[in-house]
Amino acid sequence: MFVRTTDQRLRPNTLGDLGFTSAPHPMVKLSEFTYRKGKEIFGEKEPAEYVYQIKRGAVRSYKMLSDGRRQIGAFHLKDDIFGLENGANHRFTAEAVVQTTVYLMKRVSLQSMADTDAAISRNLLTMTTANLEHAENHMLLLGRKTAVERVAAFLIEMDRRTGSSNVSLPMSRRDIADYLGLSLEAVSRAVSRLHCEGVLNFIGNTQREIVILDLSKLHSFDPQG
Amino acid sequence: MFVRTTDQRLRPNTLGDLGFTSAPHPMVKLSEFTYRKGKEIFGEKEPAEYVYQIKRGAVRSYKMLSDGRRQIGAFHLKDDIFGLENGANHRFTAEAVVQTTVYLMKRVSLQSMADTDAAISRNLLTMTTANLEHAENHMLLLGRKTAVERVAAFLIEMDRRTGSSNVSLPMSRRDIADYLGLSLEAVSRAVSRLHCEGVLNFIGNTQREIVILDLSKLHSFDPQG
DNA sequence: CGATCCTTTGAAGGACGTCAAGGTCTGTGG
DNA sequence: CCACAGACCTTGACGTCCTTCAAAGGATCG
Repeated sequence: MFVRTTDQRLRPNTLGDLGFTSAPHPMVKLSEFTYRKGKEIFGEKEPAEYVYQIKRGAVRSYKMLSDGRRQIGAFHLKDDIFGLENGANHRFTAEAVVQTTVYLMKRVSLQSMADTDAAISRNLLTMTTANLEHAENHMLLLGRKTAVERVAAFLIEMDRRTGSSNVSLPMSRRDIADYLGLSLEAVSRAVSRLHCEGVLNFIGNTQREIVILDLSKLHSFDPQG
Repeated sequence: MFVRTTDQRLRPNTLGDLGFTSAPHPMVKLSEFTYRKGKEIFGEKEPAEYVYQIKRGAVRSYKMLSDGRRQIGAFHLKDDIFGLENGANHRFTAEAVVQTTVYLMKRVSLQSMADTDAAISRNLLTMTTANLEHAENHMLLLGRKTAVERVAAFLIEMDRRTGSSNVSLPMSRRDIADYLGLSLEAVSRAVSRLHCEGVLNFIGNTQREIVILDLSKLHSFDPQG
């Protein structure tokens, strides 16, 4: 059973003005809030009151079946915007993977801004399209790729998004498994296999710090990545 | 090998004016074209020149890996709009499942209309969001549901979209399999199982015509459908 | 009415899931 | 500083669901 006994989430209570910039990610900093590791930021089907951008940390967005099976739709890293909805409610639950600080703005003010500024409106469409494209690629992964191919694709994605071959994974093997539609053991075995094949290495004494030794060889494990 | 030897696709060469209505699907009829069963309408990564709406027939949109594994991202039925892109190129290949007639409009004219009409712009965002929501639900299906659950969810979707418990499936078992991330045999077995359980029945002498006898029982096979 | 395609069903195999054990690291308190 | 608990990761053994391979029976169409 997955009954939530008490709602321990906190909401910020100060909000100022908000705007967009032409920076890589267009939301301007405003109010911010910090969530401890594992804390829920918003729940599926809850009213979408805020839009979030990550200042520091990482977030997982997921759906869950009634018996507890979980599918993580996306990980959100530094500077990523999440929680943006066109409809009234959130379609995912969002949780902090590690201690995470976010900027946030009210959804309604974003909406009213979009109503008066076509550039913002276009920006919303562009962001939604980016999310759609990610989901489309992920459907191919979930429907048709093997365990090793999925893990390879995941590492390539993390390498690309962090812009570094030294990938620091904030999420656990279980999170990765629920993102890739696998068991955590299958993820562990696939990582081990890639390690044995000389594609990657571990840094330090934890398994969360990975260095990709041979990106092209990693690509060879992911068909049409 | 999946090399396409010749490009036999045809393009319409007449285009008139185009607009939007407030009908369930907002594209107004204009130029139209008919594709024979199995013909490609556009290919992945091709320039997105047109946007399509189905007048009659059905279309599959898919991605394919280099070794031929295929993932169908969506089926498009009567009145559905597909091929709408924000970027320059198509992200899927689209093929006619059966003989299909589509209305079409030039992408650039739609773009210019959106630039001057905020309502159209909102409509584009709404359609993109609908596609995103479908993809998000499909990720959960592909990542975490069993074969019977996937097939049940598929039949529920078809029942909903056709608005009838008498579901006429234009697509083959292989198409369904590639939509659900299964083998065609697994689909066949799951349908047989649902038939034995009294959830559905076949009409006529083909297996493409299905009547759903007990929708609530069908729902019981799909957790959180 | 034969050729082809599609579907079903059975049998065997394999990839991944489940269960279990053991190891490492971290944090906490004695 | 060390003992201990807990969280997390790895690895092995085994089970199972789905895939693959194969065969046979329609259905469709020229």
